[in-house]
Amino acid sequence: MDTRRTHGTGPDLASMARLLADGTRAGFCLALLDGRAWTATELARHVGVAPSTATEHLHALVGGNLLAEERQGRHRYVRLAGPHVAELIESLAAMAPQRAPAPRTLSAAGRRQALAHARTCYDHLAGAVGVAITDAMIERGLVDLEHGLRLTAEGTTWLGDLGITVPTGTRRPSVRSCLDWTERRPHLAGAVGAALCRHAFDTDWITRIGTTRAVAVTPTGRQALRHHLGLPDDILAPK
Amino acid sequence: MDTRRTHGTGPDLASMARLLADGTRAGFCLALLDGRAWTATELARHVGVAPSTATEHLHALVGGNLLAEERQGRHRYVRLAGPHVAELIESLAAMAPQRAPAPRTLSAAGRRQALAHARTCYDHLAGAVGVAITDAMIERGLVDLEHGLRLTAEGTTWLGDLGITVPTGTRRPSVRSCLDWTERRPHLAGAVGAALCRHAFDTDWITRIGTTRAVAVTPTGRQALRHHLGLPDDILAPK
DNA sequence: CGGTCGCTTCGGCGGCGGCCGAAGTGTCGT
DNA sequence: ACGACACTTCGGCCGCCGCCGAAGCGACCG
Repeated sequence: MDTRRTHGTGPDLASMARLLADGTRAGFCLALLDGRAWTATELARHVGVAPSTATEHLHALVGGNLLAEERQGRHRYVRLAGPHVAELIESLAAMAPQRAPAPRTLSAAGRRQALAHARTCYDHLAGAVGVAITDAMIERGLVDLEHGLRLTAEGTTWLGDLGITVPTGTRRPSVRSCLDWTERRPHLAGAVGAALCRHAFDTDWITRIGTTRAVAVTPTGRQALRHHLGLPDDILAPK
Repeated sequence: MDTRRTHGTGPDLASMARLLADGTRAGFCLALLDGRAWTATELARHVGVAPSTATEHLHALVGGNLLAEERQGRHRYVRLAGPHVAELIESLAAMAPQRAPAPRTLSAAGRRQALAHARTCYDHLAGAVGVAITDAMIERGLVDLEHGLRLTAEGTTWLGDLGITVPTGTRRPSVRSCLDWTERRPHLAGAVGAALCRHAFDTDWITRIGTTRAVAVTPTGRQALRHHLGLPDDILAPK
């Protein structure tokens, strides 16, 4: 190997970046941003490569500790190795140029619109709805961004009223700002963002649209979000 | 271009990652992490490529908005395009494997040791000293990490006593955690981290060692850090 | 006003790496 | 036990991209 040029010391930045520098591997990671585990062939079909090609890419990604794998019978499930990977991909995506939209078909345009409206971003909510929730929480003093985003005392009790206890003492920051790549505005992530999203699924405020990252706000959810955060219905309606 | 495979929508993650996926470009970025502006030939010499090669790489990095350039006479100065780029590179470096240390020469080993001890990381302090300062600030209640890292009221007045006013209302988080790649532990970054580092240079607590990222704590600095943060001398001594 | 220096452009070379298809291994159903 | 299926390995092809040296351009210096 050419060790002459890669002089001396420091982290091997390039080898890590190279893992994301391929369209196919990047497509895998973007898909896995939904926080769920995918099988190898699902990913292969999703980006349109042969299964053998997918295997090689997954080897690289798992070997680089970007993905975690779990074998079940004849299936190989992979998911992002952790929140830190999701955050890395998000910050990379936030400063990447948007790709040519080119939604040729009607269904593709609709799919894109559904994603822009409300979707999961790893383990929390994003899209217009995610941003609106965050804005409302700031406006009501549940979080503030005076010195970086943080949860206020009011926010803690507000979450408690919903039955969400704030995890404390963990290494993961309880609240973190995540830059949305459709809205280009920050929204609530971190442990609290994840807990809130989980709660929204559990209490049927939102449901997944098919098997995609897109979610829909249910009538129950509309009422709850109006009641708890004063969100107007027109933001929550899917069109 | 092959637009068949790069289906549809979303950010072009791969094109952004590709900018950092080359050893030479990564070397440029790691060098620029010192926060200063370098000329094209300085960078070329630093990583050991021909000037013409450096030109091409710089074109790519500037075009991708990772670097900002400034022309002065026959010189082309480049620097990181902003804190967000530094943060991206840091988070990438934090999860990248350490490269084979292989410090063949004595001077290389010494250089590495100096970097591990105290250095600038874009615009704030890192290394053992940077981590120690952060730890002491946490211990003294100047910052807390209850719900993410944040500055306390005591911290604000402490900074005020040093003559540092906390920038407020800016988009940049005033305090942020940055993961050190030698210590593998978080240390103080963000606007406050930058202001503190600047203050340390201005009041001669620290000085640069030659033209590298490494810094040395002066006798003045040792006394000040003992007085203000209770840091013991043995942490601050360079060996 | 010539010489030097920093940077740029261009052509050509070489290697790395992503792609596939064919063949092999293990697991699950029937 | 047998086929179907998910995944893996291997060989070979091809295109991209990073590298350099030669030559050109503009800025600075005597």
